[in-house]
Amino acid sequence: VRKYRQLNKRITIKDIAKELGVHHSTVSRALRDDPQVNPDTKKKVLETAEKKGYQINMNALQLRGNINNTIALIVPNIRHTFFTNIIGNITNLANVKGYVISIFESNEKYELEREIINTVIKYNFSGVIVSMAKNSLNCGHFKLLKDYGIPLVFFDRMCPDIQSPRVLVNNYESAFQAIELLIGRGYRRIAHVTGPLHLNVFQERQKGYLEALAKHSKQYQESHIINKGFSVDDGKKAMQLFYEKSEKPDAILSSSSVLTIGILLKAKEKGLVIPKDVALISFGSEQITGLIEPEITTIVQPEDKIAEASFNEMLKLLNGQTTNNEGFTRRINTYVTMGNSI
Amino acid sequence: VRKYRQLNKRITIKDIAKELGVHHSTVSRALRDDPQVNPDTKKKVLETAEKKGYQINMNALQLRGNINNTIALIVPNIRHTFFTNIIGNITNLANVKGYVISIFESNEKYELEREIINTVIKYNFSGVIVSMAKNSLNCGHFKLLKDYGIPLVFFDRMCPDIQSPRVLVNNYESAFQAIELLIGRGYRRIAHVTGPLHLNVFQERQKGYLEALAKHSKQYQESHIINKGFSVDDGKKAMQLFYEKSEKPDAILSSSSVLTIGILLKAKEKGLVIPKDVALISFGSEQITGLIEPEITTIVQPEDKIAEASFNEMLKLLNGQTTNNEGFTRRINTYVTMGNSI
DNA sequence: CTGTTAGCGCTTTCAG
DNA sequence: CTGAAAGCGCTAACAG
Repeated sequence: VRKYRQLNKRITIKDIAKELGVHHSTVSRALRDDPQVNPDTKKKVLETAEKKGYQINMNALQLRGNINNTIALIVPNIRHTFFTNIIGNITNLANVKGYVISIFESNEKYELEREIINTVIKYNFSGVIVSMAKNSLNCGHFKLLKDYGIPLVFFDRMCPDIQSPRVLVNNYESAFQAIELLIGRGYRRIAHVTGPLHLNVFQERQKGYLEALAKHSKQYQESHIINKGFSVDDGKKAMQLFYEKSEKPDAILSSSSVLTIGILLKAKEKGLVIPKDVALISFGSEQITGLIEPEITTIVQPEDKIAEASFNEMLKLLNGQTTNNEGFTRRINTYVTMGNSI
Repeated sequence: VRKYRQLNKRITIKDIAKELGVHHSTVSRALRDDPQVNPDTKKKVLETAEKKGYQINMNALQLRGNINNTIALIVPNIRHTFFTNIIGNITNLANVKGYVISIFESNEKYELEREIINTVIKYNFSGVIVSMAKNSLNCGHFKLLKDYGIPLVFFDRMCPDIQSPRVLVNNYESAFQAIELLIGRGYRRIAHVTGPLHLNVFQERQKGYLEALAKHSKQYQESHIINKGFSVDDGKKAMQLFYEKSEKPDAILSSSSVLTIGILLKAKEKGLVIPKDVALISFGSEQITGLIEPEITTIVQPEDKIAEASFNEMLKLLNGQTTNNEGFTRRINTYVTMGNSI
């Protein structure tokens, strides 16, 4: 473990105490506006603190057992628009309430996620908001968090065997309704491009897809389930595969906005016109309308609401209004922005 | 100051010591792989620590004066693609090297930025990477950081009176060359939409714009300088204003990608065809080519390189390879991606 | 109203 | 090789 570079000495309550000829406990009291302190003393202490640029040392506080205001936010992929927006929204909410957010990226890896959890414990973070890594089939590291009594909230992707608040979108209904929307518009051969089914988001969407097809007695059923990452290239490949089959889809539901980009690029490459040759509806974020061609009909996951709900659940845990042992789920509704892609 | 919710007791070296019947200082040594410790003892300690899920308490370490691995990253606006990408890149680099990044948003406000600096000091962050808020004309809070000996690196937007490493793009040359590019293509009335000139980025770009015009003896010179935020609406307004003048521009340089969106939307609203009616070149990020219509010719600020350079400068400061008193500037070169907007 | 004391968890002398 | 003791900055209980 390295030592400090030579820091200019930190100003402590003892420095202030010495300057004023009082005891440092008096300074401590004055700074915390203890009513017992003589107003004159208090005034002098505050002035001196201000003059010297005193800042309390949170490490000392924390060591004594006072809680801090730091929350760890763990996301699988920091570049993904969805997570970027979540980060932005949560950071804002937190900063306003005086909380400090640290961002960690698991890179979809179990090992990294476990390491991050260890770091979180080492640094005494007050709480953890997490969207689980794709490769985290084992959830033991989250149990460790609970051993240390650190509040935990899942959003979007959750671990089914951990009892903690979960903020999820209504994946099943959203997919179901999207398929019905396509069927209503006359599409008959609807395909689904999606991620691995061990993740709740994709499982629920796939279920919605299948059950909507079943309800309307549709025979055609073609899911391309991507297990290893969800890259633009994976979207391209899925599209390629669909078009190598004898029966080609006339509409596609994409469960990831990154995959959608691949689908669009491959469609362009193949000279397919959307929605004439193939329709497309995609899970994703609100777009800047009017600039992207074609405008994609999007099942919007409202990141602001997800962020707010997640942060609020965390606040409740931190304030002891709920306990960490409640495994309830809050569902955030999606909405559809109509483009010209279906 | 609130107290802990009832935490499950944290495992400490004393717990391990008690279980093994040794002194906690021995445990401490064993955990740090001190060669003086008896291999048997060491083995037992490590096993017990593992079994109990021991994690070191960084607060205790920090209180003793050991440095931690936390870096604060302060950005003016977390939703801006540029900053989002910087955040992503720096977080990645940091996580790999075992550093923890906390994100703060100043919301372009001086007061908030000052508050953040105070928080950074309170929490003993090891370093600060910052892009300055628009409203921070006063730089006293950054001086406070130096009083506390906390390493500071500026990127993109810097405070001229603070001597710290700065990572900036070659704004002047980029703007200059963009204008020459437009002139080379035959454009004669080139306008500039930009932000407040007290920020180095916009000042340098405006200088490049003006000097390129002067070099080629162009009379037309129309800058719309936006002082209060750089919203989509501001971009629209700028466009509106240009088109209310008698002499309308035939090309525009936009110094912000957000403004560019406004410009595009207003152009669409007015039925202006790009680049036939007006050409457009914009500072911004790498786009997903092939999907946005028209594809904007973009002066790309390579966020990955900026992030890497900033983080590396921070590492150097943390490792004492440079001192915080060197106010040198590292310039990162932009490059142009050709679209069909000029 | 203020000072004294102890202790949070850890490392680091200094003694054995 | 290991234990004892001190101390990082702060607060809280206790004693004046």
